[in-house]
Amino acid sequence: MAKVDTSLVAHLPLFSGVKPEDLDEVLREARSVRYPRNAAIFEQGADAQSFFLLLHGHVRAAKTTPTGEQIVVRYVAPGETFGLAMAIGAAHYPATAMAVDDSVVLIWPNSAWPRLIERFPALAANTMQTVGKRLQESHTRILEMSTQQVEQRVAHALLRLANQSGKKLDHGIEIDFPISRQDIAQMTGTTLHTVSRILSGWESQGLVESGRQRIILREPHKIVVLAERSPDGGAA
Amino acid sequence: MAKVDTSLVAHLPLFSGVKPEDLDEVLREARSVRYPRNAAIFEQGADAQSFFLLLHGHVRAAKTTPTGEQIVVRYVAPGETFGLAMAIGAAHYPATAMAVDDSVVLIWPNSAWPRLIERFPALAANTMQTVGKRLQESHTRILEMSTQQVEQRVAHALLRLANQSGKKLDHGIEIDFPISRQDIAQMTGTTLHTVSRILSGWESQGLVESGRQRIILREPHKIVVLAERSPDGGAA
DNA sequence: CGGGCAGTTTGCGATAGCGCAAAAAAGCAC
DNA sequence: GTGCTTTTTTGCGCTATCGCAAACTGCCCG
Repeated sequence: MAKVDTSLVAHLPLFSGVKPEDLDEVLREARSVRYPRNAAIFEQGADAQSFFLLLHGHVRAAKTTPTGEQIVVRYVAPGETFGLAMAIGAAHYPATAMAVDDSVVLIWPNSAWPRLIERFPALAANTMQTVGKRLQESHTRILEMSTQQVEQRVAHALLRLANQSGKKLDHGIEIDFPISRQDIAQMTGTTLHTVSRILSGWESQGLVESGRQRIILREPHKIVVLAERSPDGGAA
Repeated sequence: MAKVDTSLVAHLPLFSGVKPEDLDEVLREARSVRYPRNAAIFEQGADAQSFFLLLHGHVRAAKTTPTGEQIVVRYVAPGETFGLAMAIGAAHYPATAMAVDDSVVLIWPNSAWPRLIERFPALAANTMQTVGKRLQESHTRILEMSTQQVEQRVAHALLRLANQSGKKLDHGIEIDFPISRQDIAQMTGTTLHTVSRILSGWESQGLVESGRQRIILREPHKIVVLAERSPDGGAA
């Protein structure tokens, strides 16, 4: 088990309010594990035995229906926690987590949680905020799915990804991990065909440049306009 | 400010782990307020100054888009908390709460929260579980909106309402508060017209009996079948 | 270097559900 | 009871989006 440099994680929201000199005490209980691209970290329905903090890479959390359809719950960016089943009182993971890129993850056993939050109450408070924020994001997503058309939802999804995991380029923003049309469809509640058509359209207008599991927003500002325009509005 | 009988709330999930004899100390900080039907309790975007526990009645939490469209986030049943903006670190209420029935609500000032959770850590843990459960429900809702057709989503919504706030009848279950077609549309991401058509259809098959803001599930079991059947399946 | 596979594009017909409009019904106020 | 408001019902055309099928492309593997 490699030792993790406290200075690398001290600034994370999870540890805000924890004194840097105490951080080692928290990290000591975790182990660091590397997952290669496409490796499963945990499966939906499995006993929740650990909780996680992503250090490097990107992780996709997805939920599967009994009939096998999937939705992407979210993409986890470095510095974010995931698999918090223990904290929210779930005995099993409600989703599947998989590394979409080579990733490094800190893993705590659930058994460490009660002790940690007793010793560092800020951890509990920070986690509460995180979960609360995710709840609000979920509600926003439901609102969008209820009131917007597919093109707007795709625009929003890409903008969020760009915001969370965008790599700035000379001209545009590239989403910094492999993501397919299918993935975007599963984030927005549509089909990969429809996503492909939309991106093709945007590409021919120069708004994006994209290829196999790769998307660059060339005109983020114009995509913002797309995302916000009302169902009928605009294109005369 | 009327005194609240501790025995009435002692069994609520919120207070699990709090000793009954300590409960009075928690309740002392709250005031009890009655809201008549259709009264607003708080508005989306307003400064979050309090958090709430519903004692009697029913409350509708709804989110509004900039363009005025609404979705119902959830219906609050007696014994449930709502308006937890403080706990999740939000400065403003992310939704509007309104009494759909004459309701009685316990109200704590946000300023009491830090003290309460310090004194009774179980409150924080219970709230975390509650928020976590709501997050999971949100994800389930997103999954349904992504993968199911409207009729199935309406079936699921009604079954949940029946489960949460159903009054058992000789033959069937009645949803125990006024709810319109529009409300159901806003819970399922469709239009009141479509909901009306669906309920009309069900009514003619004897599955439900409904009227103005009133729905009785006459054949809950058959509605379960509807909710679960695959898009194509069944009706020959 | 030649498959072969996973991911993408595109055409085309089908349709679920929307949106508008108008009428019917159910409460409620006076 | 009468009139008014709110909610519900229903008809009808429209279209955004799906679903299937097929072709295309860039890549990884051997």
